[in-house]
Amino acid sequence: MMISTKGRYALRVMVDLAEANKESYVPLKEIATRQNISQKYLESIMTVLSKNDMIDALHGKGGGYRLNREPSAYKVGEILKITEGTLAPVSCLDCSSTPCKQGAECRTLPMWKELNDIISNYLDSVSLEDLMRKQTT
Amino acid sequence: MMISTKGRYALRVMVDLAEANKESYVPLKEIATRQNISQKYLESIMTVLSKNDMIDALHGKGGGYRLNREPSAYKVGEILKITEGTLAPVSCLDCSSTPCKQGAECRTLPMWKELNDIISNYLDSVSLEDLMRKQTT
DNA sequence: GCATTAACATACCAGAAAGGTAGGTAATAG
DNA sequence: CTATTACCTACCTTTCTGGTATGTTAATGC
Repeated sequence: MMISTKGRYALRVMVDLAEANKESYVPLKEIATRQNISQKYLESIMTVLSKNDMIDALHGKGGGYRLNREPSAYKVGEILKITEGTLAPVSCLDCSSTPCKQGAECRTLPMWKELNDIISNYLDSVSLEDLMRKQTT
Repeated sequence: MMISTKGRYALRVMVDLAEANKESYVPLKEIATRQNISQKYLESIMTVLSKNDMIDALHGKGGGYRLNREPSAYKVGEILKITEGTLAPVSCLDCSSTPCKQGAECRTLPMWKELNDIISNYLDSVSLEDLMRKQTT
């Protein structure tokens, strides 16, 4: 399991915001009930998104969150990388962890790298706008 | 992080066995020291591989493990699925977990399915034989 | 048939991560 | 000043990871 609820919820929320009126701020409460996510848990996710400048936040009455770009300008990979920390399928490829000392003669590393590229390329090719249309029926 | 040490070790061990003499049994001890993996931990991995008929095991002196097919007949995806349980990038796609009730109108599910297919297709396209050649240098 | 080698079985365990919950503080509108 | 809403800090429970420990069973060499 590569993607936890954090990343999945973040994506759903971003689509939710993309489908809302672009100008107005949407309070967290609304998003939480609509998406059926615990309010308190969602808070921590929104903070991360806001701090990484993915969304605008406004305090107080009439406040809430809104996108600060066009939906087409958000790539799924970007959102997931921010909320998940990394998208690497194995820790060997996670830049933040200590590199494997046997990396040079590892028989499997090249394959992991290729897998990593395939995943990244796909996720960076899908935008929020694409998700708005897509739907199983 | 989708793939844990269990799956990664399993792969490395399978390549190790593929590079050994096809006919003779290789004792766990040898593999463990060569691959720099804790003997006791490796035991649990080998048992899983053996139970799923990926390798032959032989008790007693002169015993150990060996492949029971040609290296080209092992797909990386197969080995990882057995040791990891699932390769699904999100729990929504894990057959063993309870399906999401909002699946039908989920905006992100189609994308997860596509990602899952991409990953599976790639991992099933790589064989142990391919890994024997591949190496960074 | 007995010691040695090696796989198999079972139980446990510490640390980290996942997935939250609780309570309080700061900013904004009316 | 009050209601609303985002933000901050701390904690908590359950599950997963990555093992360790202690045996038991099977095959072999002598």
